[in-house]
Amino acid sequence: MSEPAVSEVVIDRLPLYLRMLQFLEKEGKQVTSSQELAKRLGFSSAQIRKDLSYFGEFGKQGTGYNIAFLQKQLRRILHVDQMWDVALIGVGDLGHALANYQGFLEQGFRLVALFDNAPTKIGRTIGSLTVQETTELARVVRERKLEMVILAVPVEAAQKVAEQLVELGVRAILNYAPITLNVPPNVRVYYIDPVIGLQSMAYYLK
Amino acid sequence: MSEPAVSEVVIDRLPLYLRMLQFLEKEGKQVTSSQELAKRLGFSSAQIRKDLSYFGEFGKQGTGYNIAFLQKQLRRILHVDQMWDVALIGVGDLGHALANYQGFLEQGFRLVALFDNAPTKIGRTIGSLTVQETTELARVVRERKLEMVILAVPVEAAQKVAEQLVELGVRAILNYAPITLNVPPNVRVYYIDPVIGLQSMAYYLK
DNA sequence: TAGATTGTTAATCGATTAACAATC
DNA sequence: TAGATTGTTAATCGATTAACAATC
Repeated sequence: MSEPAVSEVVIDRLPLYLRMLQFLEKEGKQVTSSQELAKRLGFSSAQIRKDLSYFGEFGKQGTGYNIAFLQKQLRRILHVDQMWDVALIGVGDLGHALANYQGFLEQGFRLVALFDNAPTKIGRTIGSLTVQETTELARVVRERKLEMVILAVPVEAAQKVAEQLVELGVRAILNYAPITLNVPPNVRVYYIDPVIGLQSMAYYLK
Repeated sequence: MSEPAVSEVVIDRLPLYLRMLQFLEKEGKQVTSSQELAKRLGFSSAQIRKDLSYFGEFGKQGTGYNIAFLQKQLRRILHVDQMWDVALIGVGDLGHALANYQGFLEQGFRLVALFDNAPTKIGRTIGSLTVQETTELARVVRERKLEMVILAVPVEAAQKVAEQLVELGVRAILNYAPITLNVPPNVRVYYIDPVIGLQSMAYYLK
């Protein structure tokens, strides 16, 4: 019962649907519709129905979607109905903030190891985790079979570390360093760069 | 001499081109080609030439693009050939990291004001800036005519603050809160949410 | 000149939307 | 039943790419 091949733009919207469902649930709603989701998310209702239809029939004509049920389905589809262990590499200001962020755990991701190569940081504790030397990285990734890593190292180090991660079999990198990483196509990279965002918005100003 | 209407997907790639040009320049290169950029960025060379062609003719047949010149053109197109003043709202761990980030200034964005409503944070200094009460927000945004804001407040507060910003005439919001903001279409929002990234990558694992 | 690479056109490919039968 | 909303099809819209004349 494997899922069909669905385009990346569709997959990228599913987490937004999931997040909105959680939001509506907190508002006390039990049922929603493609129209409501569309209005709240700024999409068209047809797009939402079509996106969902790639994976099954989750609604009822006339009434819409049961929020709890659709959440469950989306979690299953996205593989976040399980807990993913994640390593965080680079514990500067940003890494520190990420290490303290509670939102990961609630959404299916557990930070299980922190790494940095600065002697002043190694051994320090953030939350329940102790910062380890990057020389320990290979051992930990292998032992814990980590497949996802958050990269928050300085830009000069990012490509090198990424190569090491690829070597170790890591398959998904959440990259905060402002650089396009060169990795094989079977390794996914999601880029987070505030400057890119500000620059593309600046185009529309003036 | 106003620019033509160009699709958003094109605009979103321009900052990546700019960043890669800076990178190549640091490597000591003076000239590049659509092929080289394509290979490094993972796009097709045709796409890069087409994207640039919406704005002018910046290359030379046979030789390619002068890196310094193309950078200059891209900065002009994106309106980052000037310095944009930006306010940062919310100085928790993440806001603190952003306030200390040097990358903004290098790329055309200057943080000029920090806001938070927690009494323990107000008055504290980060870099050269002092954290102000959010009651000061309206005055500062108006006085300095701020059009761009970075939002790093807790998710519960984000929509309310966004509405205030819209009211004040802010036209671009870099939003770190994990929520789809409801703002008028003339206000741009760029979303940064690590969980969304991890969830969409998780789909491809297993 | 020979080789390389641009800018652009036309074709292809893919994503979005309008519309509606099915049905709750 | 009447009203509402789904799931899906076909049409539309838009983005990407292949190919090549122009030309450095």
